[in-house]
Order: sequence, then structure tokens, then C-alpha cells
Amino acid sequence: MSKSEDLVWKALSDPTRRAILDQLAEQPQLTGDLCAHFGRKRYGGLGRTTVMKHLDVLERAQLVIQRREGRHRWNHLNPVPIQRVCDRWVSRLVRGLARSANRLKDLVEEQTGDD
Amino acid sequence: MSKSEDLVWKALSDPTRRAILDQLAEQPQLTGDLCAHFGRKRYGGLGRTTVMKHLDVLERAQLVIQRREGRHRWNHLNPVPIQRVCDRWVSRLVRGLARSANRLKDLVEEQTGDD
DNA sequence: CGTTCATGTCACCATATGGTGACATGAACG
DNA sequence: CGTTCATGTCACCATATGGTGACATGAACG
Repeated sequence: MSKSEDLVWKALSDPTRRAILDQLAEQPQLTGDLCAHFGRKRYGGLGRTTVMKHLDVLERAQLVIQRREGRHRWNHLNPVPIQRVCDRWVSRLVRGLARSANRLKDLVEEQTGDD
Repeated sequence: MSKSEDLVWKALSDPTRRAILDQLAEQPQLTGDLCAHFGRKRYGGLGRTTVMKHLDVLERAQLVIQRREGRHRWNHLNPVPIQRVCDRWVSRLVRGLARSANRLKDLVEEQTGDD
């Protein structure tokens, strides 16, 4: 639907990017720190270029906010998009659940009848 | 991380699949109904094969549950995986936010100082 | 002010993914 | 029981995506 929501879902679909967000949830980090971390074999053994590309995707989805400081760059997690997206879906599901309460009841009765 | 969580994120990353879940949140539908709906130009103009592939992805992520009935197949939305995934992330973010409250305060003060 | 070190950009590659038409199966209806 | 109609499967294509090494920039430190 909305362009920005799509960027968020796309950004979250990759495990490495979710791991980056995990790291940034702990504390803001330098691009170099993240590259060093995900460069370790245990954590993917990724090249610096790869990590920066992931950061770029996260930035375009506004999940990560970047701040220059001299020749360093701090990467901050921005929790707003995730919460917005989750809120929307959970409320949609709740709406649907209410509507289908009767059908679910019927299904359960039918299933237990079969056992 | 976990295999099943990855399947859910991957499944949710496509706009068409999210639209399918939207449809199924309203009410369970036959595969043919969904194909007819998304076959309309306004809703993507997709072929039957394409819609079924999306349904397959959703089923593997357990976001959709299927029930045979004669030569028909009912597709039901299963809200559990979305809620589980959202819960995990929101709680992670809350944890991170608490930890970074001080840093955020500093940032805000610094920013307002610059304006 | 030359060198170093963190970050940015580029062109490129292999594979995953969304999409398709043609054919297969199998319940249901005359 | 032959035909129809909903669903399932197959091989295939174009493009998006994750990943890479080589080169570019530009702050900082001796």
C-alpha cells in the first residue's frame, strides 16, 4: 500500500538487517563497529560494503537514523516505524478476529466432533 | 534467527501477500475467490498460478491455514504468527528505549541548542 | 602537508523471487 | 461415465536482492 510501509517491510525481511537493528537496540553504534561485528565469522562474516548496503536500506526505511561526527558516523535505531506497522496489523487482526468469532466457534465444534 | 520467524518476515515482505492477508482477515475465502479478486486489473491483474504461489508462501509461514472441502479449498487467516513476531519486536524496542533514555535526552537537548 | 583510517561509491556476479502459460489431477454434475 | 470446473504442478523467464573487490573521499594525526 503506502510506499513507506512497504520500505519498512522490505527492510525487515532480511535476517542480517534484523540483527543490525538488534545491535542498535542495545546502543547506537559507529558504522565501523557494526562492520567489525558482522565481519566476524560467527556473525555472518560479511564484508564492510555489504553491511553498509544493509544500513542504507534501513536508513531509507527510516528504521535507522544517522549522525555524522567528524569522520565517524553514528547509527541510531528509530523505533517509530516498527511500532506503527505492528500497531496497524495487530488492530487489523483484532478486527478480523471479532468478525470471525462465530465461524471459529463453528470450526472448533466441527473439529472436536471429528475426533 | 529462528527458521519459522524468518519465514513469517519473508512472507510479509510482499505487498500482494499482505493484501491477501487483508482479504482473509475479512473472511475465509476459496482459492478461486482470491484468484478472481487479484485477477482484476485494479487489484494487480495477477494470474491464478501467481496467487497460488503466494498462498503457498503464506501457508509455509503458517500465516494461512487451508481446509479441503470437496473440490474446493478454504483459506483461513492464522493471526498467531504475526502477533508473536510483533510482540517480540515491540518488547525488544521497549527494552532498548529504556536503556537509551538518557542518550535520547542528551540528543534532544543538543538539537534544540542548535536551532 | 603527507599518511592513515573511517566512510562512501562503483561495477559486477550469483541466486532468490515474482510472474507466466501449459499441462495434470480429481471431485461433481449432467 | 464423459465433461466440466477448482485446484495442483511444472519448466521457464526477467528482475530484485545479497554479496563482493577495487577505487574515491575526506577528517585527523604525526
